[in-house]
Amino acid sequence: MPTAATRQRVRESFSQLPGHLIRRLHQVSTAYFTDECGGELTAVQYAALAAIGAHPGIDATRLSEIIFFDRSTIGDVLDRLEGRAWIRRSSAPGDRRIKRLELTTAGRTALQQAEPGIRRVQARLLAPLTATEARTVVRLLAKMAGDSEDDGDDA
Amino acid sequence: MPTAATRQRVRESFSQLPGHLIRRLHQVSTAYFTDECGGELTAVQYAALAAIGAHPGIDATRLSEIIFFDRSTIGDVLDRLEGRAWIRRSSAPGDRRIKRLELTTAGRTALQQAEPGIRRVQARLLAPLTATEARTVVRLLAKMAGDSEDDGDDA
DNA sequence: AAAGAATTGACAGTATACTGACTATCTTTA
DNA sequence: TAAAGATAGTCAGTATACTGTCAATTCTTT
Repeated sequence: MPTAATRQRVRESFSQLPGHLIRRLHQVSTAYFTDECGGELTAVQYAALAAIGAHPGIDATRLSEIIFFDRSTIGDVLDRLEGRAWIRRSSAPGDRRIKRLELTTAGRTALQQAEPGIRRVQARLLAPLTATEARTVVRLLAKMAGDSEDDGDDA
Repeated sequence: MPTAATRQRVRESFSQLPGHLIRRLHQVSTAYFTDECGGELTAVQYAALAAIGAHPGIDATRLSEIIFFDRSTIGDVLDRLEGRAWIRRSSAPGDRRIKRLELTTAGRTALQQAEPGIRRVQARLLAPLTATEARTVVRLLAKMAGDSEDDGDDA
């Protein structure tokens, strides 16, 4: 049975690994999301809703590129959103492969109702940090995620 | 169809959200892991192996607390590790509910062989940053994950 | 000792990911 | 125009998570 000391030793060694910290934070972030958005929708569903709202008529592949979803997972996510009547899928006139995505009125409402929760999630994630540290960590995470590089490739 | 400008606008708005950045980085981290450790084992399996190696005879519930696994998921992970003969599960003498976990020789070997890959994953994650930034982000992520608080509660 | 509470590991149900394959469809090229 | 290549969405298979539940077992309390 692990004593307090051994538990702390192991936790320290894991805490040094960025990969493990990221995995932990992803768990924490998801837990906050569930907490604040009351099981109404998941973080992934929110991201999809928001992106579809910002890009009415977008197709699934383009959507997956924008919010970094897996192309083979996004179908299930959209199924659930469609099941709740938050989005509509309609075929595109010019290309019969494509299904265009749009928010329904209910979807827009769900999105708006979720937004205060989203803000609380972000606030709770950053709560342990000072304002300066919060800005720093967001900047450094964005740098790690390669957003600075990607921004330039299509301007 | 999203133009370059709209794609950039959406990406920027998401990039500001720590929750989304963390999700992205978790994807990146996992991808690096698969890349560097050649599909031999997953990041979660590595964490379990390392923790069992550091705590021979630990039980599943204690293990899940140390490396922040879900108690209901860890059984599946251990099944796979046992299937590869990397760990052994044996019943504890004093308590028939508990199954004690240990590495096999093959498990120790797998762990050692994975370690260079693990180091490369961490290096790649931090590669976009300067040395100072890397130290900063690890410190701030640990702070966000609440490790500083947890360290004190059992010393 | 017996009743009640807690713990351990397991399992079902749901949601997210990634790989790789497949069909239908469009585009390009020879 | 026919063949080759690219693309959109889907599906199967595997792995991780979290909720909630359950049986077996152990501990606590009376």
